[in-house]
Amino acid sequence: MQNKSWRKDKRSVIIEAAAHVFATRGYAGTLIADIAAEAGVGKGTIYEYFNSKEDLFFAVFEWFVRATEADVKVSIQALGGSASERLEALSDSLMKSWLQMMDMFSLVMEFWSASASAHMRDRFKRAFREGYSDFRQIVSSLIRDGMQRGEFRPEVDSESVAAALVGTWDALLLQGWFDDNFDPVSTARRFMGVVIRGLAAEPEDT
Amino acid sequence: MQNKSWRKDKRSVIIEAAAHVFATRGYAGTLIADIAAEAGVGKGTIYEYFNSKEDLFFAVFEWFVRATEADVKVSIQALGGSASERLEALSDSLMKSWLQMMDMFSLVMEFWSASASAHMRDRFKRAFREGYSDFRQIVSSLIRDGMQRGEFRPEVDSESVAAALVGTWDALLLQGWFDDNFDPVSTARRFMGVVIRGLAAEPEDT
Amino acid sequence: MQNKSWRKDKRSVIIEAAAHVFATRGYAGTLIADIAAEAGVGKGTIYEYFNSKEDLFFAVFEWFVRATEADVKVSIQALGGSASERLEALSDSLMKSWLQMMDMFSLVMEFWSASASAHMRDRFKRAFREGYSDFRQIVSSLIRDGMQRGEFRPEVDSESVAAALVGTWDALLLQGWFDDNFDPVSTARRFMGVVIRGLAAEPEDT
Amino acid sequence: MQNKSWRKDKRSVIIEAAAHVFATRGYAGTLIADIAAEAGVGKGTIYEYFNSKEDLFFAVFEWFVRATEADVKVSIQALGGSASERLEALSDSLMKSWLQMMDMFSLVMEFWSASASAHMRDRFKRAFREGYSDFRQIVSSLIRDGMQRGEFRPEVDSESVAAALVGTWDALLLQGWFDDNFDPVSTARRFMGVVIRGLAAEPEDT
DNA sequence: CATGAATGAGGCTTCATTCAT
DNA sequence: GATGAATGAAGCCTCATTCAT
Repeated sequence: MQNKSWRKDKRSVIIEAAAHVFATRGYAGTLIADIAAEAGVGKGTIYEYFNSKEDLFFAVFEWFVRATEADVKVSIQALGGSASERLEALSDSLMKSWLQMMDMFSLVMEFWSASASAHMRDRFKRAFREGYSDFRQIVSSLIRDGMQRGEFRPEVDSESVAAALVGTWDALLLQGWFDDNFDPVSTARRFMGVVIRGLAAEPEDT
Repeated sequence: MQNKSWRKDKRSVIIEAAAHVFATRGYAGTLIADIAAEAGVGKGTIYEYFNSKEDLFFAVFEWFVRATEADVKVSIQALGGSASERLEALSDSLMKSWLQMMDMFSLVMEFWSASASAHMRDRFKRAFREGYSDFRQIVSSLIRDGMQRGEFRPEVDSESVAAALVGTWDALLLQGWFDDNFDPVSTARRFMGVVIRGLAAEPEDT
Repeated sequence: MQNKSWRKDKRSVIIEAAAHVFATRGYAGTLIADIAAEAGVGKGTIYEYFNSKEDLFFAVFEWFVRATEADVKVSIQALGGSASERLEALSDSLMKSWLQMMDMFSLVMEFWSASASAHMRDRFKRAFREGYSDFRQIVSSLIRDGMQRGEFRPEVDSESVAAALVGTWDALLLQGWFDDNFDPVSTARRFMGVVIRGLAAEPEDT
Repeated sequence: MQNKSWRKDKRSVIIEAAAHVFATRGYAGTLIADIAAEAGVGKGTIYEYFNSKEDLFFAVFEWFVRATEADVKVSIQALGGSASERLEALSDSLMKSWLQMMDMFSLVMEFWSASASAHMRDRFKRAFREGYSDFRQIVSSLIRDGMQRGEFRPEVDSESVAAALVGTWDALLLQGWFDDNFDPVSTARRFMGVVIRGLAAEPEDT
């Protein structure tokens, strides 16, 4: 009755198990046997669904990107209010949802690293380029929206600000990863205050 | 009498050769034999100076951190003018000096990744924690300096802004790494304009 | 009622598919999956008819031997005329029928090789021993027949000549396998002329 | 003092060990570990001298061909007397020297098999083609020599006879491999008698 | 009977590290 | 000190075989 969904399910099971193990032990430190054990399948089964360790890693990456994108889109949709409020809410929501899965952050670092390694560079680099570009577009259009509403100064370069904000979020999580005492959420929130003030149009002084 | 310096020289030669190879091939993809060839020494010689591949990698990291710190300190020292000007100049100088050695950026990614791998986590994580902390202090004190001068609003949390800026610089380079068409220098410059505006004290209206 | 013949059919289908794949890829290079695909059945089905890859290979061998023997016997039956003519006709017929299935010759090489491998040695070696022995008998009796007719010299050792001829045919095909420009048929024909002259009784000189 | 010859020696040691193991267990049945043990070196050492199991196998083949060629050439050189005598002596010498290393014959069968397997086909097939061609030339020129001396009939096609003889020797050894009671040496000797009679010029009857 | 997804033993190969020279 | 040949532990991947459906 559910036969057809079996295969897909097992593929997902393996991907999620792999995500967990890769996040914990890193790419090089991960054994296919570990993933198999974590997924509750035999070693050989993994090769029924993926051609190589590297392919599996990339599949984890794709799964991860999709999940993250979905997350961002959901966050955006839920936003209301002024552009400033929406920007702050987005920042907050992203940082919080990431904090809840901070163990997954090491996966991101593995992905970065993969995109630097000669062997996997190509596919990862392209995917990151596109992912970042998409994300910048989303934030950029949010900022342009604020300009059109007269909330933000029109002379600001929305693309640059978007790129910087996207980067800031990444990098605050990175610092949070290194330092348990560092709080990315409140740091981001305070910084957003400054940025939004920097973006704000001069109050009309009639 | 010159013996000591000989030894030190060869150690440095190895470290810099290793830095190059690690940057090009990634940690896992690098063979000790590659490093030996690049350094123009025998494979065994490397083990005269380092206990293991991992130790050598960490030595590269330390060398890299020292070189980068020196760079930052030189940049800072050279700065003059208002806090805003110094902040902008710092941003510019950092981004430019990094752009000149973008091939080394993949090394940073390898270091990040190493700090996520169970095996090397501890030493790398601590070093990064301290490195980031130091860097944030530098930027933070620059901002506090601006507050004291009355340039920046006193209610701003200098630490948060410093953390965010440090992160932004990192992350813009990261985006530049992924996308050749992305220009971290001008993006940073434009963003700094917004941030500085956000930091600026209200103009006294007497 | 027809069930039995069904089963036999599928067994044959598998054997012939296997023959083709073994001939193309060699024993070690052949996957059970390849055979299943070639035969148009599921992998598991093969194990309904054969206990192991090796058993299947041996079944292919037996099928092959039977087919070849049938061929030889048919050739022999069809022969008429003097012993010399029959010998020449046999040689010709064998070489030609082999040339038409030269792709199957690599199967023979696989069988030879199997008889050298410790694992399969026993069954293959015995079968080859018996096969060659039978074939030598056939040729030998043809030669003895020529002696009785007074065509061939009586002091010739028919067994030795038979063994050598059987070997020559094999080995000319082998050389043809290695070299597309080598023509086993005409080479065999010319050589047979020499051999038959060597066998011939002195012409009665009255 | 003998340092330079070390490497070459070890390569040879490995090749000869490999020849022994391949002859005993077949290509597929041979483990690199077996060869290493037989050669008295570590498994890894083999990969210092050869890139893969297949390369090692081919190196064994080349070594084998060279050794065999040397053997044939030595046999030829040593020959004197009439063409018939030299042909008979060559046959005898080959068969005897092969009989002494019948365990190596399974190697030849492995080589044949390799030349049938899609994977190794090319290099083996070419080498065999050339090897057989060379060998045929040698025998052929021996026969032509007999024609020039007036020993053999001039209308005989020396190439065909050479090819057939070369093949016969191979194939008699093959039959000897299958059957311990089969004696390739005397079989060859008797057959050579017939062939030489077939080649012989008519005695001048003046 | 037929299937093909699942399995895991097994083997080739890599490469950090050692150590005799 | 310097070297690089030798090593063998370790891990990815293959594929014959099984068995639940």
